[in-house]
Amino acid sequence: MATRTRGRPRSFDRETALEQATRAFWEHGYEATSIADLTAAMGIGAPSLYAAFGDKRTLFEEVVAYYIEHYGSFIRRAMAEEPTARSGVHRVLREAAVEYARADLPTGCLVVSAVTNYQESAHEVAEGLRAVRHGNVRAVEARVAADVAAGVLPASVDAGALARYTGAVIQGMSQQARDGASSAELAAVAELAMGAWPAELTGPA
Amino acid sequence: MATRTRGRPRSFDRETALEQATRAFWEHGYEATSIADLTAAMGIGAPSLYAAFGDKRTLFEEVVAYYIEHYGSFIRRAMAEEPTARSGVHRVLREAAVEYARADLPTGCLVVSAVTNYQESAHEVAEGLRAVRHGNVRAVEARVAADVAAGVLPASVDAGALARYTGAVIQGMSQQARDGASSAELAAVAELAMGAWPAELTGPA
DNA sequence: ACAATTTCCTAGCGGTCGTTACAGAAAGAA
DNA sequence: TTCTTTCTGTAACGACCGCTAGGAAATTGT
Repeated sequence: MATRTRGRPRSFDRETALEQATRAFWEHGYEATSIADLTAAMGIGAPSLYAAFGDKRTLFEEVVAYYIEHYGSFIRRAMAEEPTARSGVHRVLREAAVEYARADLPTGCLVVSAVTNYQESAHEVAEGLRAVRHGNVRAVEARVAADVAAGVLPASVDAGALARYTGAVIQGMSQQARDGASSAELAAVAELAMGAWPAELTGPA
Repeated sequence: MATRTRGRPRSFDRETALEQATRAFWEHGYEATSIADLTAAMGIGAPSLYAAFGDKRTLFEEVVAYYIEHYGSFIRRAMAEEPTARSGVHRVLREAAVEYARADLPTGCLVVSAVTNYQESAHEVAEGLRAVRHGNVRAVEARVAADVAAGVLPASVDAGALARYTGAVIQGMSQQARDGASSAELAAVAELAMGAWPAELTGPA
């Protein structure tokens, strides 16, 4: 590995540049972040950007993957490590309250807010993020349905509605963060939101 | 009134044009709606638009007022007509489920979604909408605090947190609507969301 | 040293942005 | 009619958009 290639070596670290691009898109969204904004944030010229990342849309898709991997991983981890849908979602909301209002990073969630308004040319980019959000809701729905089937949650629970409610709360927390809400305020929202969740059946001892 | 003025009469109805502009901004947001989009939607030329409404930002501010008056009035009405904070918010959420997913209008709420991402030049426009959202949350907070003071809601209720939670749910419902959720799906979210609200104290009858 | 290869910088492409100057058209006032 | 006033359509302004051609610079292979 790391075989030296021929030709002039790249003068910047690709992953560092990707990280800077992620923060730019995260803060201002897809359309409002221009190539000039990106080259300034990444510290490289436009031709270098296009050579290393392709066009703006391709770069953004890579940014989304990078964001999910590096900044959205707490969701996957919480759902994987917690035993039930309820405890998993509870932890996701608690951690989102912290992550969405960190002082050293852009606020809110890139997947939620980066492509809310767009022109026709960005339609497919918007659909991509929509698909990610939809997939997250469906994943929660599957976890809820599994708990219902296992008798952990009452049979009266509507898994789809509960999952969509959870998605709406996360999107709302993201926008509250972008509107300036603190981590403490978001944590209070998260705890309140869990009040809508049905209690788990402790089982027949 | 209706005194005929001198000069060539306007060839379009100002309020109709404002309605069309409202729908354009509602659907695509502030930045993604170009003057060309507006003139096409309004059926007038650019100079007529500028003469009748001022620049893009001024037009948008008038659109926001028009939207609140004509499409956001259900919120004010519900809070004014319902006796308690809880019943008022419950009705707002129920009606929002219908209003945010109407087939004959753009989905979601203009105040929530029209200026989520923006460039520096639109900073003040974004602040304007933020102020509207903040004012709505504060209004709910005041209603909750009043009910706590009147003994309708338990003293343990955090009025600020409950109001912010309600705002987050509305913003989440708006974005769910923009992601394609139906009125029925939003109504289910609304009912679930009310599960987080404390029950009212029926009083020592 | 010299060729081959890859990246970097400058400069500019065509297109769209918000906005406006200008001249012609349509009304009331004299 | 003629003047004044206001609106309308054409056409264009400078600025920025995403993107790229072309040549200089920096490295490896021979």
